[in-house]
Amino acid sequence: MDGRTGFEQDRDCATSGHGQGLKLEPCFQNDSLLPSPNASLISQLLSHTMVGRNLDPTILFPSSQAVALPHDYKCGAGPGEEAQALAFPRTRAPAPVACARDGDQLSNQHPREQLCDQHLRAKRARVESIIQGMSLPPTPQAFDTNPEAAFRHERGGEMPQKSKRKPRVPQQGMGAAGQVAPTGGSSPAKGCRQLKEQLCFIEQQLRWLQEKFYQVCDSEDTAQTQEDSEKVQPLPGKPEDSLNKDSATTTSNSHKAPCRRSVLEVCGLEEAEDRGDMGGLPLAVRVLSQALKHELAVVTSQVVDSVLKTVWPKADSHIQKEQHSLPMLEPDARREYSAGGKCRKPLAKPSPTNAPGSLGSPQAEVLPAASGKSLGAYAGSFSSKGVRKSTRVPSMGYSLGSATPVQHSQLLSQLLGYGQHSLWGSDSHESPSALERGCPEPLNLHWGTVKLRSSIVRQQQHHALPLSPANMESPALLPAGRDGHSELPAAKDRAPFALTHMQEALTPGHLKKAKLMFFFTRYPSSTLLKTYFLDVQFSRCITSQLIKWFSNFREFYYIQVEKFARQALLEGVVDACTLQVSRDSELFRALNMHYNKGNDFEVPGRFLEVASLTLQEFFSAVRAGKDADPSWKKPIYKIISKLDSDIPEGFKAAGCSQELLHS
DNA sequence: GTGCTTCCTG
DNA sequence: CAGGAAGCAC
Repeated sequence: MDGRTGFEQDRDCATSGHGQGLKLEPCFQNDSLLPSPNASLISQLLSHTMVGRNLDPTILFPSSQAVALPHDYKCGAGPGEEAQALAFPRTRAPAPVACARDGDQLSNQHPREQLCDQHLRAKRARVESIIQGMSLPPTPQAFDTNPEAAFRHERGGEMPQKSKRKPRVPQQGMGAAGQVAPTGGSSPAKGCRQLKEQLCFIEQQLRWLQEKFYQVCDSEDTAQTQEDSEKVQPLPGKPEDSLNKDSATTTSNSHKAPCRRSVLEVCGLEEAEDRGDMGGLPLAVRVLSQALKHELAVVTSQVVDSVLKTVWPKADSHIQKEQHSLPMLEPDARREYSAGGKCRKPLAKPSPTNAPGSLGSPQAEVLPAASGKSLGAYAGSFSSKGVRKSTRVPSMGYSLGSATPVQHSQLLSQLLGYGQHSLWGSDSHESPSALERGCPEPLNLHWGTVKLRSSIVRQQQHHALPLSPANMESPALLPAGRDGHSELPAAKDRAPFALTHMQEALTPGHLKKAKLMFFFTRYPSSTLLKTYFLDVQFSRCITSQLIKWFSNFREFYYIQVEKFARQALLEGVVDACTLQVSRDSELFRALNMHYNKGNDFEVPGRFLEVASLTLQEFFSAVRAGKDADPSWKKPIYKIISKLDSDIPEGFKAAGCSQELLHS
């Protein structure tokens, strides 16, 4: 796993109670040194087998965890106690018993058989605990036992800190949670990698179980000798030491190699048993081994399924189809998605796989965007911000809750086709005028494919004449947007462009208008925006989107200016004042291409001045080495924020957005 | 708490 | 360009 994922997960876990911190999933407050509860279960099981055995519990743990223990580790009190508490938190309580140097007293106080029976019962209980733990769904912490994750977490300071923000308080708890958590960025490849890692981890656990099981067997055989001699085994620093080196001195070493091999195959206890290796074990142990084998096999299968389900929803849906189980999405979930979509502007481009022609399965038709972003992401996002409105029907056809699946498909086909041929895509090579001259073939093809739309739609399509951007932008394009009343199309007939009524969603025209406004103002207030987008029904969502647009504009702007400032520095420019942005300069062309793609708007000279000043400020700051400061841009931002100028009144005109698309 | 902003990511 | 996280100011 890359470090970034872990870091991001850590960050998620470390909110300072602000905003989304409330929705945090389990964020263990115990520190990063602690293995997960699952690891503790294993440790409990394994450490319990050590009662009275005088064996070092460290051998029960993968090397990376055992590293946390000092080499002079001593059971109970002593310098190693702290390390022990950290490495084996869940065994802290039983540790005094398990590690007691005078544990032999137990053997002395009780008959051997009774002690053995207690051990077996305890082991059974622990194995059940393991199985329960492994049966849990692959929640983040469920696989946090990954030794590498634990170790990586210990080295939190080495995590790449790409963030330029203030150093955060070291995050703790989640560890490698991101390895399994169904993050939005999950891809099949990533999911497969996670699955592979988890299988490796399971295999490792099996290996450990096997090792310890046979160690117990060996101990059973040799317990008498060990107890008689009362010799303390040397405490190895690593489990491998105890297993590979120390075992060479034990009496049972000769049996281990074949047994391990068999266990790695299928928990190999049965095979070992058949060979008589376990002949000396009590019946309970054999029963335990059988139960363990069975449960581990089942759990492994469950884990595979659950992981696939988590990281590969499509695969899961196929599995579920095959199994005739419940549909992937509950109706409520669908409504959630639909309502959430309200706040999404109709500019979003569909992923290629969501093209109308590729909508194969019913699920895909109903939820075309689900493949791009998980449903959970939508639901969580919108519900957490409280902007979800289930009753209001948005204008741009995103309210699909009341439509039939066929209607969903039709409306989405419209939206998808609309988005695909949006003029404002960054990779679009078509100028508005090119679109205006005639109907681009793709558009015609698209509209031709949408044949099953309602009569309302057909009527509107009929009146939506040249498929010009203005028509595309008009709410008339998406008739079902309102509430499907029959008088609506008639109204549209009279006023095809519907300039007079408020739109509930931002359109490409609004986006272009905002971009042009950026030439005048870089930091518009929400109040100002409301006065210049009079044809928009403002809501918190709309406002946020507009503000976000300008934030994105600024981001691009500053990145470009900084790039050219650094370039000028490299080119040997000495005097910052010589840096002037003209209409011929590369910087201007880059900016103009972004905000005024069709070059159909004359950029105000004031913007050139602002850009020049910005360039000079960046140049001076970089030259002075201020960019070493994480917040070195803030002073520049402050300067530029004061250079906003008035926006021409023409931008307030109703229909301005539409007209801009014609220009 | 909310709004606005930057930073980061996809 | 959108979404989210986080910081900051009110």
